[in-house]
Parts: sequence; C-alpha cells; structure tokens
Amino acid sequence: MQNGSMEEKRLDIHTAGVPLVCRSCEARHKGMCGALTESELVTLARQTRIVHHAAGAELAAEAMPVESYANVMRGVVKLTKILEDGRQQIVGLQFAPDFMGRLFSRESVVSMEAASDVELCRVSKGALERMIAENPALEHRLMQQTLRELDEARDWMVTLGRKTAAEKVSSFLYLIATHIDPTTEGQGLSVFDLPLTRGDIADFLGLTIETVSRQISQLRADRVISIEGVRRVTVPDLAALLARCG
Amino acid sequence: MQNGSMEEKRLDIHTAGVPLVCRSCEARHKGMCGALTESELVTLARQTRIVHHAAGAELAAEAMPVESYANVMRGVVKLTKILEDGRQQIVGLQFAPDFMGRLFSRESVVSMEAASDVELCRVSKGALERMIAENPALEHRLMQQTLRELDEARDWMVTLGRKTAAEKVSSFLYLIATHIDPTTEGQGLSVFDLPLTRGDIADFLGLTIETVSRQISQLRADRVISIEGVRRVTVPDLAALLARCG
DNA sequence: CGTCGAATTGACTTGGTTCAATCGACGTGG
DNA sequence: CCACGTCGATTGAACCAAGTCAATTCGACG
Repeated sequence: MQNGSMEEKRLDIHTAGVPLVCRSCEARHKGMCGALTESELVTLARQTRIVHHAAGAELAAEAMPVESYANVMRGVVKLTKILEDGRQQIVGLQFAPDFMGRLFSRESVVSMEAASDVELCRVSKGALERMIAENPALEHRLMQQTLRELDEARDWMVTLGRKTAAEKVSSFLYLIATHIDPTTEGQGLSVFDLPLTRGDIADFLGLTIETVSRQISQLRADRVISIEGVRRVTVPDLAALLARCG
Repeated sequence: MQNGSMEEKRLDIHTAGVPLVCRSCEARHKGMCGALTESELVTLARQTRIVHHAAGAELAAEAMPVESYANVMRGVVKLTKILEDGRQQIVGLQFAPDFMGRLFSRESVVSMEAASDVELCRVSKGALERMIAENPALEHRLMQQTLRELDEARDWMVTLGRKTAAEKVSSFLYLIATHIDPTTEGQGLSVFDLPLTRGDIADFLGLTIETVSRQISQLRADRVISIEGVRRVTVPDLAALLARCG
C-alpha cells in the first residue's frame, strides 16, 4: 500500500505544520480549533480520532456519563430530551464545525443522535479539559460558541412558544436552508436535502407528524417551496420563505 | 449624617479585605465574583455601582447597544423577545446572583426588564472585559454560568414544545418555588410571592392570560396550591406539584 | 367610596391533534 | 421480474385543548 491508513498518517506527523486531517476541517477556521497555534493543533490532533456514524446512531444518552467531546465534521447531530411518558423534544441541532458535548459536566443533560450520516472528530474529555485549562484562548473560543448556542436556543423558544404551525415549519426550513446550503446568504434560491425525517421535524417544532406534513403540503401548494422525493427541497426565493416566519 | 452614602463607603475602601458592598452579596460565593481574589474584588468593586430599578423598568432593549453588564443582587429580571406583530416570549429569568448581559456582543439580542423591584451591581462593559481578558478564572466562572443557562433554556424548550397548559403552569410554579424560596430543596412546603404578573407568566409559558388563570384556579381547586391575594402562593407539598410537571 | 387595572370566569370558536385510511418508495423472497 | 411487506409520508374526518371575546370580580389606591 502506498499510503498508510489515515490514522497512521496522523500519528506520523512530528514536524510543525497543520495536521493533514485538519487541513480541510472547518473547525480549523470557524470552530474551536481556530484558537490554536500550529503546534497546539498538532498536539491536539494526536489525541483525536475521526469516527463515522450512520444516521440514527445514538452518540450519547441523557443522564449518562460522557467521557469524550467531539467536533462535527460532516452531517447533522440532533440534541433531544424526553419526558418520562415518551414525549420528545429536539433542543438543538449541530452542524459542522460545531463543538459537541456538555463541557465540565460528568453527565450529558441531553441525548445526542446522528440525524444524518456524520463524521466526528472525537477527543477524550480529560485531554480536552487539560488543554482548556492551560489555554485560555481555547476556552474563550468555546465560550463564544456556547453564547451563540444560547442565543439560538432563545430564538427557538420564541418559535416554540409563540408561532403558529405554519410559521414554525417555515422557520425550520429557513433555518436548515441557511445552515446547510453554502450557496446562500439568506437570499435568493436554495436547494438542499432535509437532514431530518418528518418525525424529527415534528419533535423539533413541538408539533405532530401530521401537522408538519400538512404545512409542508401547503407551502408547496403556495409555491414557496418545491420538493422532489421527500427530502430534496428547493426554495426559489428565501425572502418569501422568511416572510412566513412570523 | 453618621454614615456616608453607600457609594462613598465603597470608594473609601483602600485597604485589602472584602469590600463592604460585597460582604452580603451572593455573587461573592455563588456568582461570578467567586472567581476573584480579595484584591481583585476590591479592584472590581471600585468600578461597580449599585443601582435600583422599580418593577417594569426597561433595563436593555433588543437590538440596542449595551455598554454595561450587571449582577442581579435582589429581585427578578425577565429576558424577552418579541415578534414584529407584538407577540412576546420570555426566554429567561434571572435571579440573584445571576450575571446579566450578552458577553462580547455589542448589542443585546434580548430585552431585559425588571420583573420585580431589583437591585443590580453594574459594571461597564469595557472594565469587565478587560478584567476577563487578564483573568481566565473569571471567564471560566462565567462560562459555567453560561452553560447552566443553556441547560435551563433547553429544559424550558421541552416545556414550551411538549407540555400541556396544566403541566406548563405547574412547571412554572415549581421553577419559581425552587429559585425564590430559600427554605426548600424541592421538598415539602414552600411559600413565596410570584415575581410575575399573569401576563408575564403567559408570555413565559407560551399561553394566554386566561389559560394561565384557569390552570391556577384548577390547581387551587385540586388543593395543590393555595393563594392569598393574587401573588402570595403556598405550596403545601412540592412533590405533589412536581408530579404534575409531566 | 369610587376608580382603574389586573385577574377570574363563562360561552364559543378554532388550530392542531387524534385516529384511520391510503400512498409510495424500497428491499426481500418466490 | 413481480408480489408482498414494511415504513415513512400524506390526506381526510372527527375531536378537543387552548384561544378569543365578553362580562364580572377583585384588589390597590386615591
């Protein structure tokens, strides 16, 4: 074999420079790794492992101990909470290059599930926390992301508490379009694959599957969106979609 | 006058030791100031000012620039967001000794209003940010609080998205009882004054005033709570209330 | 005692859920 | 290659929890 495995390549890096796996990783620029120098990045990369999970894989369970953190490299992860009787609510979605895991807590307060096929860059809890302790810039970067997540959670509380079913579904589609489709800045045309099933969307919006389906059909009838299959969505005019978000 | 104003007292402290105003402040122990040494506390205290606001006072407006942060010393502050058409959602409540303000952001993403009469310990944005920059332990403390707020926001998303009106009102009363009444640990009897009007409660729960009122009446009829006036609530058995939270 | 805003209560309407039937894409085995 | 079963999505019809609209009632305060 001409090349070793990806793992071997990474372990073989002893010179300075950005590790191979990090070269195309968004976290290097927009995620937590942006706080690191090249040599720190090399140190961290030695302790990480790229892992793949198929859609539906349970990555962490509510109230279960967690011994690692991760960065999302590809795909979408959903964060969920459930009531004892089974009612479920999705309380967050993580896209690349988001950081995953509840820092400084021994157990997860949410459960995490791969919504689509995902690729994660995993690091042990201890290793990352040691790195954070001696690198305030890294904690600062993670603080910034946490604050952004808090802003997003609060935005979503307005959607959950005060919007109609039609506005909720529009808000969801707008959220996905602006997070997944790289070609848009909230303007014009957008085409993407929904990373969530109708059931997931319902759990995210606090609705039932049937209501989500009806609202999507209505948006289609009103020509705000068009759909091929069940997942591929085309939004001809994002502004028109935004106008329906309440 | 035998004593100078509270302000003068604080400015007069040049010796080491905990500043007078800080002696009885919960933030010293459970809030962000717990990360500071005595001398750092003295430095910070020189740049703070205690301010009072009456219930209803607007402390910061959504999308308006903010030039100061604060710690809640007494009372309750509500964080709200509104849709263009006036629908409003309360996205968070802050109790002593919570930190108030969106760190590292030039404008507020929520508006803040005094829910009850409040006492705040205000500090300029620049002064605190400078202190954070040279004191990683302080940023760590604030990170911990931010993470806790994120956990709370996500808990509340479940309430907003998946609970019935009856469960929402019970959840709200339980939240207030456990945050305001010092005599309980989520067990047994609790007596407290509601810091929010029925309208506020409705905005917190994503309900209407009428529905909140009906659910409170129902809880009273079921002897889960009793009420004197409109604000003073007695919960004879918190466990019974918790059992209705879904 | 009267006024005014907040809270409660009642009657009715409705948006979203529930229950049920059907559709459609996909994978399996005959 | 096609029949069949499965599972997610869609659609329809009936129902109900919460909203709306409309009186009262309560409580604080002058």
